[in-house]
Amino acid sequence: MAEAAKTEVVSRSALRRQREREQRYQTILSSAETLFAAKGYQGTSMEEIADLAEVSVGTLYFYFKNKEDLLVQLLDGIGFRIREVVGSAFSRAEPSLDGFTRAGLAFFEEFCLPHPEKLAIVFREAVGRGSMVEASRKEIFEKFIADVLSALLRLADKEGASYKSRFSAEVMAVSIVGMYERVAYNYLIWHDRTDDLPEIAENAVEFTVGGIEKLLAK
Amino acid sequence: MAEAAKTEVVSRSALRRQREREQRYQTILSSAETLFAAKGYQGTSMEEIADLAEVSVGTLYFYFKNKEDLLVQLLDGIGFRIREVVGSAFSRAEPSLDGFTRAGLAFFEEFCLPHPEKLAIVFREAVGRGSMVEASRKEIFEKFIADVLSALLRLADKEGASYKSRFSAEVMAVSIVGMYERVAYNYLIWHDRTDDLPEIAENAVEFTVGGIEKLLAK
Amino acid sequence: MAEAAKTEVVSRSALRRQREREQRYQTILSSAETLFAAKGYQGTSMEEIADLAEVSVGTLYFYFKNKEDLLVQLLDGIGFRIREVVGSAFSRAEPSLDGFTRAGLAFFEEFCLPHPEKLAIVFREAVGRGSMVEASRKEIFEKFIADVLSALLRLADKEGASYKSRFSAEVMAVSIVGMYERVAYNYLIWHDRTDDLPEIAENAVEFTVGGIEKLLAK
Amino acid sequence: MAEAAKTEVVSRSALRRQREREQRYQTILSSAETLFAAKGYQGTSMEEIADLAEVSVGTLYFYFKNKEDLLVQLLDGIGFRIREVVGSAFSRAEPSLDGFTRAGLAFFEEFCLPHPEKLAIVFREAVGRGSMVEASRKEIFEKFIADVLSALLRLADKEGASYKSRFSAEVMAVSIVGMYERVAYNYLIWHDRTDDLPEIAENAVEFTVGGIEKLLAK
DNA sequence: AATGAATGAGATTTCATTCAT
DNA sequence: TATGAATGAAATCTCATTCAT
Repeated sequence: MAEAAKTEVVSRSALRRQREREQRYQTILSSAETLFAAKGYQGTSMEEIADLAEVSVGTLYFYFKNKEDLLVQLLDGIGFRIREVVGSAFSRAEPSLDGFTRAGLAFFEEFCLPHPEKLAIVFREAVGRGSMVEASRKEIFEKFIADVLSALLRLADKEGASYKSRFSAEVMAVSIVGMYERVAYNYLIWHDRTDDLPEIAENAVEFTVGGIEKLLAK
Repeated sequence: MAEAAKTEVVSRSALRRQREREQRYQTILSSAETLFAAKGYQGTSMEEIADLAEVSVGTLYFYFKNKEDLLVQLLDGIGFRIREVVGSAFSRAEPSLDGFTRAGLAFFEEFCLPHPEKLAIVFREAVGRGSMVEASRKEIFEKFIADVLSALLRLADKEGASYKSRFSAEVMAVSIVGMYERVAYNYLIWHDRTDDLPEIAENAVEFTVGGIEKLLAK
Repeated sequence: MAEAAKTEVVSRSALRRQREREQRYQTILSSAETLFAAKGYQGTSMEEIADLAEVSVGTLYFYFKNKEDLLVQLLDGIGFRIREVVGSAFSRAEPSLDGFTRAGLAFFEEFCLPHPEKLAIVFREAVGRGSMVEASRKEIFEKFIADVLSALLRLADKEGASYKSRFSAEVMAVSIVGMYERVAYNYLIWHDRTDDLPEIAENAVEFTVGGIEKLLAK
Repeated sequence: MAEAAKTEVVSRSALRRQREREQRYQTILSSAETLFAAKGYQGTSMEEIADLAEVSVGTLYFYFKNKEDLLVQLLDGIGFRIREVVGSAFSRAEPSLDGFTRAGLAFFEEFCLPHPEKLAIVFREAVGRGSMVEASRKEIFEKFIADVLSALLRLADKEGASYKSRFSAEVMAVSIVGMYERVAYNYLIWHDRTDDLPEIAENAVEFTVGGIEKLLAK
């Protein structure tokens, strides 16, 4: 019984530690996100991140291998988020142009609009930072593209149609992702047209749909 | 007569100097381009650029204010090149969907295919490098977008049609540029699919045309 | 009890750290002083200072913002020292010409003679080095002058006399400081007349006294 | 006759060249003076001097061995000027305290007031710049001191008196120069009290006279 | 686990000086 | 004589990373 009690206590404090650890990890990541988006990856020093997260520099290196690793993990988190919000919208969407439309709008309204810093990280700060980061960034794009691609394939399947050329579907997926990326960057990072975004998104998505119809050989 | 001869000589040597200056400027720029594309902007030191250009480090600073300025000038040159090759294709194109197609193909085949390093500079190395660079990069995009936009407007004009919403044309221009950007990056930088590029380009362009038709309200 | 012991240990090591920090700070300052006096401010590189202080260059920048800051802090320390030795002699002196004499001699014998490097720093190395340094140097002079001035005023007060013109006292204070400065510089830096200094100082001080009497309108 | 004429011509153009050379030399010196006083010796680049003098950098090195030499020559010119204006006033003065007074006032009113830049050069910019410059600066002071000293000796001689100690005269000369230096620097460089200078000078000079009387053992 | 002082390699930049024309 | 492009040594400073406590 005494044993059990002790175990209980140990395990309770172990749990608390575990929780604190996870929390600290998140605090650091979110501090880094804020600073990277505001002052740039290069422009942010490890010390600044530590300060904002209210930990010491040494602690940063307990949770992350190095600065690049911090960015990679940040990126992975953002990639997860994109899929959660958008990718799933694509994959869950009933295979129809309507489903496509809804998924596209979700990207703009549910991801870009509430998270402009994440946008800045993936599309600006993580670009051109060495191989690890580029690999992680590439993976985000590839998964996004794969989600769109699979939606396109299911769409054709359901319509009993096929695409004009062997590359059509893939190229379309890549194109759609590129479109979304630049539209978001242009209207949220370069020009703050937050208010117009819904209408802008609609146009972008409809443009997409037009392209798909064009390459769908019934 | 002796005077004239002397003047002649002076002017001749002055001309040669002028020529050498221009040449050296270009040599430095092209060395920087090569290295930035291969090893990244940060990964390339001024000394390496000097070595490749076969000049001293000091000379670099005689021609360029600092490293950032070197990148900005490089970027400006590339921007000029894009407009020359592509922008003009858009603006010269007869205002028709066919003209659009040809201009789009020109981007892929006449700019991206022969200049993958320039692609890497604009779309990767120049991203997230401080305000001067970002401004220059933004300008390249804005001009590209403006060229596409004006082509879209002339097209509608000629067809006697208009676009569905007040933002349609602009959003389409931004979308098209984003599409082209990522398609090129994906198939030339991330995956070397040089051989497939013509077919890929055709699909991308046709997708574009479909989108335009969709938003063109006759 | 274990807790208390632990706290004890922590606090003890914290104290030691604090002490080491202060010590290192002083070591760096004194290394810089030695080198600046011997080889000049410009002639001394940060690396040389680091070597002499047996720390790394990075450590220099941990303790001082930059090279100028190092000089400024050095200067501040010297200024403090001058006041300690001399300024206080002036202000503590009974308000009499005799007190003046003793304070003047203290400057030469207790500050200049034992610290020729400090002399070289304030009167040679810190001259003409940008605004921060000049400001710090100016402050040293102003305080020195203020000390002399206040002594002069107290002297007149006690004697029930006043000075000939509204500027007399201030100009005398400035003059005295200038005299002392150049006499010290001339006989310790330019010509090593260490042995004659006591006699030299006496003459200088008596000259001062003559000047004061002259401007004192009883 | 033709020979003579030719010689004539040659010699005339040689004279003109000589004149132009001298003029250019002065232009460069005066440009350097302006810039050194305004931006500091270190803060001024050879290129800036060349620009202001409207010659090329190469030309600078035709007239001066190097940057230090430029400062040394500048200094020599200023030293010459000081003696011309002040030194001579001391040496020409009838050997009397009145002569002393007039010479002292001349320093402030005829040298310092009209040439604050020269003041800044000798007393600030030329301080702590390596051995050549220090030697030149030392020479200026030594000559100034020597002039004052000889006036002091003639004064005692005429009065049939002597100075209290073997060092008195020399120390007084050094003191006087130091006083004048700091008074000028304080009231013209640190605080602009141009308007009060005459009154300030009078006080300083009278202070001097008091000191001399004190050490003069009749 | 956490701390933060210390490290030191490395990069950019400056600028006095040279020299071919 | 004059020019000004080219040089390159030298110096400052940054900051990611380490490690003793």
